[in-house]
Amino acid sequence: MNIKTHRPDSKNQISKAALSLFIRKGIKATTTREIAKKAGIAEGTIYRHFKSKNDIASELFLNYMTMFRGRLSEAQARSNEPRESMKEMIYAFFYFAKYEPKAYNYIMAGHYSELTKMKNNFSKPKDIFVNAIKEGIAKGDFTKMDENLGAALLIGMITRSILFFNNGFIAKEYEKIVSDVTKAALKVLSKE
Amino acid sequence: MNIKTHRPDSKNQISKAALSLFIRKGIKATTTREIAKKAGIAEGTIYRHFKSKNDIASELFLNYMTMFRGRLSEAQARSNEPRESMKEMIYAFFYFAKYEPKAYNYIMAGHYSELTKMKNNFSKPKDIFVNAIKEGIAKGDFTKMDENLGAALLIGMITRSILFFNNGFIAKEYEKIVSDVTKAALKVLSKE
Amino acid sequence: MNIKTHRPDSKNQISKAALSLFIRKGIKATTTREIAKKAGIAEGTIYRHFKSKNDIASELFLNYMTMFRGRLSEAQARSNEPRESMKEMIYAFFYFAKYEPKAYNYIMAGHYSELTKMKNNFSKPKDIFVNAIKEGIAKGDFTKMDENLGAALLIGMITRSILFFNNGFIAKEYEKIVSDVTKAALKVLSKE
Amino acid sequence: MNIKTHRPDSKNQISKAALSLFIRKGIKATTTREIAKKAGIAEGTIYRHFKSKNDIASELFLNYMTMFRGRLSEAQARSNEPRESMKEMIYAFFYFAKYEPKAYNYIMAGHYSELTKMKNNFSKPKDIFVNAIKEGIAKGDFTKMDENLGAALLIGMITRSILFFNNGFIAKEYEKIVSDVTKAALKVLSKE
DNA sequence: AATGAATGAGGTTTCATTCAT
DNA sequence: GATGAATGAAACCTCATTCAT
Repeated sequence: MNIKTHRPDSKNQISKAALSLFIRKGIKATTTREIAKKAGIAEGTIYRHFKSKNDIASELFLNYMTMFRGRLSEAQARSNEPRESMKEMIYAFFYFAKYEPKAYNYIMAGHYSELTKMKNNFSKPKDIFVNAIKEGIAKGDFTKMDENLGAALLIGMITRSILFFNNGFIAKEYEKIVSDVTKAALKVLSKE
Repeated sequence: MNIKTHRPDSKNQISKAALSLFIRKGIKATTTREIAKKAGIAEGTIYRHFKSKNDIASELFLNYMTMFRGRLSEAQARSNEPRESMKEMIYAFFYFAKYEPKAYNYIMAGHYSELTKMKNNFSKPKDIFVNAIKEGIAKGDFTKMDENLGAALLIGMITRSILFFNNGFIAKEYEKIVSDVTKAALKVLSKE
Repeated sequence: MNIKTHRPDSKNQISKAALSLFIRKGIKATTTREIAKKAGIAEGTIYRHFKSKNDIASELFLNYMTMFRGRLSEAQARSNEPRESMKEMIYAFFYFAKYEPKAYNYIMAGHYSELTKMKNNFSKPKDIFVNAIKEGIAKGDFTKMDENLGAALLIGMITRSILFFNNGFIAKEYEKIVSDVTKAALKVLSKE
Repeated sequence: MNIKTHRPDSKNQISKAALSLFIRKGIKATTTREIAKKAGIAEGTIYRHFKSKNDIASELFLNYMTMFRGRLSEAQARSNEPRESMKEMIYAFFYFAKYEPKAYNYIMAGHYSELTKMKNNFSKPKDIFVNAIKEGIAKGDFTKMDENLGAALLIGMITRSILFFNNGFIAKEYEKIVSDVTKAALKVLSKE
């Protein structure tokens, strides 16, 4: 043993291992020993790449949250028409959950909130929904409503549907669910 | 000093203290020392009433989940008319959250899922929604849809609205939110 | 094993064990494991009595420094005559070193200065010497000199003599050394 | 980047960096990482020049102790007259402390004593004082006294004065202090 | 029932040293 | 000679649980 190869992707291995474990067990309940074992490196190596276990959790959260917000923003910008724009956002939400399942689950599980610092000082995905709804109302395409409540309704529908799907509660194609949720969302936003 | 009086409510004090702490910090991050201090008893006393720290968490979850399911069942039973029945359920949901905030938050935070055992082997509140929707569709009052997806949509709307309200994102009266969410829910369930 | 007796003097055992080790090896180089072993308790027990290893070091320093200052103050107060008063102080210094050797060595080794905090914010024994010298000069019993330099000279003579004695460099009776150092000290302070 | 130039003074950089840090924090509390950073070299490079961290400490101690002893010896040799010779030694002591402050502080702090080995097996500066005093007594220039106690008195006066000066306790010119301490030393050694 | 000091396994982190490059 | 990522032993400390009182 005692092989000290240069493993240029150690940091990445640690991140990946930690992510899985954080999702499954939470940050506190995940040990550095587990992370190291899963990453195939020594425990001490973690600390050449991160200041602390919580630092891994923070970095993961920041990266994935930024990524997620980016996807939603791009989606929104894809159309000027409020209904189209909203469809794109819902679609982006669902497909982020599908193709980046770990990132999605980590963000949604909210385990990062176990961290002492970094509670609310970051711009939230919900704000993109809030703006989109506000615009839609201003353009007369959506019914008048509190835009924050509107965001709550849409995000609630989307996330809970994804959760139910992932838990195997809904025996439908993913595409069908996406389109059904989209329809329901637009129904909620529609005048009349 | 060193008074060892019979404190008939020790168990209750422990439960209450643990609940607050579990909600705020999670089960793992809450120490028995903290629970004892908050409950005003000695650490050892916890083990007169509970087998382990996790045992407190399990018991809390079981009790509150039973209570919550009871409220929803009662609400559903209050009417035979699907739309009325659903209104009652939504109302009951919101008012459970309002008047039993700790119980509600504990259930929703899902901290209990940190516990190794006891994952999915209990009947869920969502099943009450599923049944109510199935009945409404059968009676021709609700539009045809996958009842599990329907439940996801409704529960998502409700829980996320409560969350946003509790986080101060929605500057509206609670009653107004309840009625708006109810309206949106029925819109989603309505034919046409 | 697993005997959890009530050991009412655990804290004292820990203090004593830590003191010896701190003197011999320094604070940093002393491990909690060593302290626990020497004290005959479990490592974890240390933390029921002290916040940290450094906390032990701080408490020891505070206690012994207070004790030492007290001895010097008492000695000084024993006479109004500057030369007599000074004799008492030197005597007290030497006998503190003799009868509280660990306390003395701990204070003198200055290992406590390894501690991040608590550097200079405590009243020092040297100030008692400074005052005694100032008074002696004012009363015309001692030759004019900077009182701080005077304190340095006296304290230097005393401490270095004790050190040489403890290292076995001086093959004389302790009493003889005390009286010789006292004579030298008064010679330094004397007019002419 | 990643320049691997021949840095002929790496060893010197390491020594200098280590010295500062050892004085400030002690040997144990100084990390090789800190030394490397301060020296501007890589951690691994330390081991091209030294067997271990303690090896740096030992080498420093040996070098500086030799240097210090040399200065004292030279000073002593500068005169055959005991009082003159002693004046030179005291002067050399003070000016070593002034012009090689790091070397002086390292020797005096006694951090080297943290090292497991190398305790007492080297010839000490105090022996030079001991010899000088013995000679002075033999020549009838100094009062009869234990020469080791005499050395303790002189060295104590000198070192404690320097310490007080460096701590800012004595608001006098360095030269004045040197001459005052010299006077006091000779007073102690003088017959009558 | 109640206490709380003690336990000890196990957690996070540090750091001198190694070695492939 | 130089590098610096990797190692792993060992450090400090935490905390659920036990048990003599």
